[in-house]
Amino acid sequence: MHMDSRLLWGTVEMLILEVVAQGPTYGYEISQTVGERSRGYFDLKEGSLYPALHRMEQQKLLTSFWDEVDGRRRKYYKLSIKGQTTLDEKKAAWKAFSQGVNGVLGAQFAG
Amino acid sequence: MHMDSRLLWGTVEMLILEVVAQGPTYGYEISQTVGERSRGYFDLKEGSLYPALHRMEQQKLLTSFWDEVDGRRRKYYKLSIKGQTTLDEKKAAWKAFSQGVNGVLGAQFAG
DNA sequence: CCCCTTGCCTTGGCCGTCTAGGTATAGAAG
DNA sequence: CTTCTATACCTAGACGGCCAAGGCAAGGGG
Repeated sequence: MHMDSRLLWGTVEMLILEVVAQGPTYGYEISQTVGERSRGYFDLKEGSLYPALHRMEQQKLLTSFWDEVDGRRRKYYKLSIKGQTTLDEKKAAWKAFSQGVNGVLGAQFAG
Repeated sequence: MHMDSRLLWGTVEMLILEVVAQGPTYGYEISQTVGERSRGYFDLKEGSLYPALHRMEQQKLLTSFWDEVDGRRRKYYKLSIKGQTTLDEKKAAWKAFSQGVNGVLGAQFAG
């Protein structure tokens, strides 16, 4: 099949990339933002979040730098060019996937 | 989190249930139907399809009977009441999930 | 006879997610 | 002072659905 079969698992990465695309942010805040923007639907677990961040940094989709605010160390992430490209691809893949599902369901799930 | 975290993996089961809900059908045909209705996007692999069918039959979401057409043995599946309920739940979960994703993306992906 | 299509099945690996745990600081509550 | 919560990072190991790749069998066209 022409779809990325790992798309389903990869949704988390897309969500993280999307949030980071809005501007430099860090793990804890990403988790909060994803929760808020999905109206509480998503609750990114640390066991998914941090491994994903590390994975994506290794793949050079993200770059990172440490900062300290109010005595708290934060690891900030920034989107790379490659990360932006990947995000665009993942969004296109998500669109195709959801259209595929809705096609089978014969439904119109308009956001 | 309140969502079924296995929802992403479970999409395949929802698609199968939806097709079977249209009337008794068998594995090979389900695979074809899903492919057609998603405009070629999905191509259900046998390694996903048959285990899923067996799983769902064991969970009593589906009942089955063998039939022979043109010398070909086919294992037909029928949706049970429980299967219909599960399908409804999965569709609702899918709607919530896709709305959650689209909420984070800030997009309107109207099928 | 060979190959493609139809039609069913299973084994074993992959790998993202989650559970559950750890570390550490700041501030509020007791 | 101690305890609890929120903030903030991390990891090891289990889990389990998906897929690649294989097997079996029958029909029909070349």
